[in-house]
Amino acid sequence: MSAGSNNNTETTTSRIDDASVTLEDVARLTGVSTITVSRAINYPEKVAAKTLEKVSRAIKQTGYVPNLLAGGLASRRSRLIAAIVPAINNQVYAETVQYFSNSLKAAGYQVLLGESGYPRQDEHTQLISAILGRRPDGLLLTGVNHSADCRRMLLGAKIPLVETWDLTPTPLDTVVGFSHEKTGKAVADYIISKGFQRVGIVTADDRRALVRQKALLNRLEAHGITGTLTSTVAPPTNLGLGRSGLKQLIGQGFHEGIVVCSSDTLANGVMTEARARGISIPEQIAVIGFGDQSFAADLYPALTTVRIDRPAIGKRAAELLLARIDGRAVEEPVIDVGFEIIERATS
Amino acid sequence: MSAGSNNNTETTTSRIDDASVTLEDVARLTGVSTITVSRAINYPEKVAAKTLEKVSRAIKQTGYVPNLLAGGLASRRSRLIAAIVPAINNQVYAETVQYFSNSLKAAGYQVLLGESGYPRQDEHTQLISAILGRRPDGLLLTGVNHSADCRRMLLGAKIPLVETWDLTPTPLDTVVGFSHEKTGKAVADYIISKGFQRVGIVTADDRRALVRQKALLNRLEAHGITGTLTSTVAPPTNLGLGRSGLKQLIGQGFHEGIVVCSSDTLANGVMTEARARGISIPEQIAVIGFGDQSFAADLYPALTTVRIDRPAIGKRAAELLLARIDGRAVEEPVIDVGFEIIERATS
DNA sequence: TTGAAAGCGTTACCAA
DNA sequence: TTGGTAACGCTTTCAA
Repeated sequence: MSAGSNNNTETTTSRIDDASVTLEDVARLTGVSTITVSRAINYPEKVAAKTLEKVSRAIKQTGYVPNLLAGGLASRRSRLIAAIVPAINNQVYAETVQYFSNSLKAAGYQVLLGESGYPRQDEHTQLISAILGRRPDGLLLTGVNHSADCRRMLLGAKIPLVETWDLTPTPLDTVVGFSHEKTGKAVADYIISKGFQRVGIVTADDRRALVRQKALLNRLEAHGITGTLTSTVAPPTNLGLGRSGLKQLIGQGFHEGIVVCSSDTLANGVMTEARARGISIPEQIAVIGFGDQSFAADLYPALTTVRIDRPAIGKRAAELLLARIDGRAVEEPVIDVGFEIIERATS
Repeated sequence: MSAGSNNNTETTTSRIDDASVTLEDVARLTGVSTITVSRAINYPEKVAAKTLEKVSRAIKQTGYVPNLLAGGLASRRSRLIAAIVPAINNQVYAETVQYFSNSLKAAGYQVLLGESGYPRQDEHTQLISAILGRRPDGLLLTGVNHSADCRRMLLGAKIPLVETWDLTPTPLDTVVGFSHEKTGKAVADYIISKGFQRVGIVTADDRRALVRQKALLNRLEAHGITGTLTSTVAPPTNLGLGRSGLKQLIGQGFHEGIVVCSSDTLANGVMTEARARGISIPEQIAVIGFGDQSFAADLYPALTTVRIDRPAIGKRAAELLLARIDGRAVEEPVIDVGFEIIERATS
């Protein structure tokens, strides 16, 4: 191995500074039983002050680190909560996880992160299996669309579940998110109210993004706005894809109006391309993004966007899970955090 | 609980679709011993084809998911590798973790992520303790500076360690990174070679960033370039901090030359502010970033930067750990992945 | 307030 | 190729 040799000589004497210090070692050193040490750690209020102090000293002296594998096995509580997101790399999900993680840390839980990528199905059964093997006490999912196999596995685990970033009347367990269809319609209404006649779309080929764009198109057409051009790009999105998206729209004849993007990243790419071409924003081409990513406004003050309350999603998902784990009643298993169109100088 | 009731009725009959399917259930259903099922899963080549098939069927039928907590406890191998980074949110670390994680997935390991934030010491003992409690088979650290307490704990765990994003001749175990001092000097040489006379610095108040800027300043002064102005901002950095950084430099009298930034994010902020003020880039003010973040070049083609090979850091860190875990000899425990100055139209 | 004994679900070790 | 038995390090349950 590394970092020191690992020879377990069979000395039963104090193994100070040894890697495999156990509860028993601490107990022996303290002169109490193992269960007392366990209590001192997990329920200090149930142990006499004097004992507690002696135990603490022994723990410090030996450098004891409780084995959570053993603890989890014995108690059937791993104190681990898993989160499956499409990409850690994606600012938007990273932030949700961060709030989620912080809310759980306070309650003594660690988060095990799983990356699903952007596959056809929203998760891989293999990933779910690997995660469930760790026996998490709860699980956060991104999206509400799961294959039959995945549903079966998730339900079979019999642990609290929370689906996020979308909404459904029939969640696996609980859900906290918003309606993608509603955001699509709201963006359409915004466009109509501003009097735009020509609309372009640059969207990621992502299930939820496509739902938004479809709702947008339907409503636009219902209001007589037709001929909307669309450029679809493969996730994960980046600025370059936004630039090429606008290029493509322009190639198709788009030269004025408003461009709707499925993420602020794409929107920034579109604006960068527009600027490079000397197109004035928002006068000639206005742009509306999605997500309200932190960097977006600093870069292009003229970017209107759909704000999603990521802290709320993370925090409320954590709350739901914790309530379920503690066996507390959950008043409402379906939480709509809504959204908000943030208008910035689209004149 | 949720997602189905959890009443363990004491029927010893097949518990198909029950949450707590164990190796024993599968064994009973197959008509073999538990250890045979265990082998079928972990060492399929050591089991007769017929047995294997029967076991597979039983596993499928019961929806058995191996309990990795129990497995880890018994085998003393958790198949978990931990990574401690300052912030998941930071593109640069997220990417490193992604490559690290993918390299390990192939070997059957999962990554447990820990966020240290940007504290005085590079990690918290509490975080390390929580992580070591899961008994990871290896651990990735960001940076090489650890408090005495942290060093003690890390070494005490007696597991393979890899420090990253920096270099030291005396690693805790292994290290893969680059010299921040050298990058500082290299940037100074670049500036000198380009003939810049006035230099501004916008840097995060981060240990490694400060090492770079100090090396930069020393070399600049050694070459007669003095009066360098510095604006220091608190991490995590964002575009807004970059903008205010340039504002501050300008307030101090900086109006032409080159601005050195401790991250591409800051650099983009500086360039955005410059553009907003009608300052031409790179003619009036050139900018040099750090990290070579993917979005940087798309946004401002004129941004010169220091490229850090994040895939290499992630992959090689994974390789080192896997070698150590397997007991393979590691030819060189100190890996310098170097860096490269990417010049983009700084004329 | 403390302790003894019996697991938790798996794998290591040694036999057959 | 398969199995019995004894851990792994902790917590639960019941008793004192």
